[in-house]
Amino acid sequence: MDGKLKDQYLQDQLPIHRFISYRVLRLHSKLNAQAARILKETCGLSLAQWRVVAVVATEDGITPSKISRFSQMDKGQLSRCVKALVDSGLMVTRDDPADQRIQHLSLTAKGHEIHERTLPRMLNRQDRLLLGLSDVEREVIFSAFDKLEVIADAADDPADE
Amino acid sequence: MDGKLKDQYLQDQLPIHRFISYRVLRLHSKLNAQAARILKETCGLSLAQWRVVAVVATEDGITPSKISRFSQMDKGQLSRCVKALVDSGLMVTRDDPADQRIQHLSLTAKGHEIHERTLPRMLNRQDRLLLGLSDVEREVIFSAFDKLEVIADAADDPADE
DNA sequence: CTTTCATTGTTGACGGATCAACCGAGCTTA
DNA sequence: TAAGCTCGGTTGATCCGTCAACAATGAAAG
Repeated sequence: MDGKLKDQYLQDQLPIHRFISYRVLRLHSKLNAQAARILKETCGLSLAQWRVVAVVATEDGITPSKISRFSQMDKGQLSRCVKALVDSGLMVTRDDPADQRIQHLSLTAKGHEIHERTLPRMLNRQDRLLLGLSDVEREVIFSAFDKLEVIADAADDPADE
Repeated sequence: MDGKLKDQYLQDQLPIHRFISYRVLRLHSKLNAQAARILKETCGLSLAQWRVVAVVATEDGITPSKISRFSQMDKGQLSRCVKALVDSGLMVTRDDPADQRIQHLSLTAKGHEIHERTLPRMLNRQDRLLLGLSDVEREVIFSAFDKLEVIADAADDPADE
């Protein structure tokens, strides 16, 4: 008789609730919102900007194209991230002596400071997420992600069998 | 010595690769792109529009607010989806006799036709995703999603301990 | 040397998601 | 009935991610 409760049953029974891509979408938007909340409080960076900072912090001198290649971030998005980070004084670009197309990225002192201040909170969050899972879930989830990514990248077979 | 290969090692070793939210982001964008590809070929709907069609097909007469409540879709996004679907003749709205705020949604004949044409391809895709996983992975992944969603919704503890 | 092609990074355009302000309708309480 | 509240839905602003076009540079092939 309760409307809200009935909606809950509905949620569990609707076929959509077992759709992987729907569940991934929901999880993604929640994780995203949580990370954005933390970053806003801590350093004011967007999630994409934070990822660039984190990568450059562990691989000093890396180039945007390498970041784009292994992290599958969009070139354009990356370019804008770098621009914003340089403008706010967290990052500097250094030209390559041998190839004028290439930029090498490094954090400034301010960039390192912000990275070191922010990383613990992000690791803490990561730990909370992982500790919330059982051992099996923690083991399995990454391999499942790998497999799903491969399938999602594969061509969609046009025939229905 | 090979640049591409070295990038691959880099990908696996960087800490970011084990970050859950990063992996969910990547998986999400791939699943999204795949679904958008299929929908574009099949019926020209956006993913959000397709979800609304799928829900209304199984729950005729459902209202936007109910959809929003259980699927956690944004009210505004839903309103625009419904408008687009009505404009293209796939859906009709029916007023509630007792409460003039409420709209009940139903598919038109054309809407049902498109739903029945599209659903098999989407289910096929879903099957391919699930069959790519091992039994354990398939069992575990949904419970892991549930737990992660709860943690992501929880307040972020401000203290670093 | 010159032509052609691949790579690096920048930019503009577009669609999608999110947030907040808002309106109209119903309910509640005095 | 009037005041204040909640609820359903619409709209606009803004941000983010994606895609395509482009300029500049370098490498390869003739």
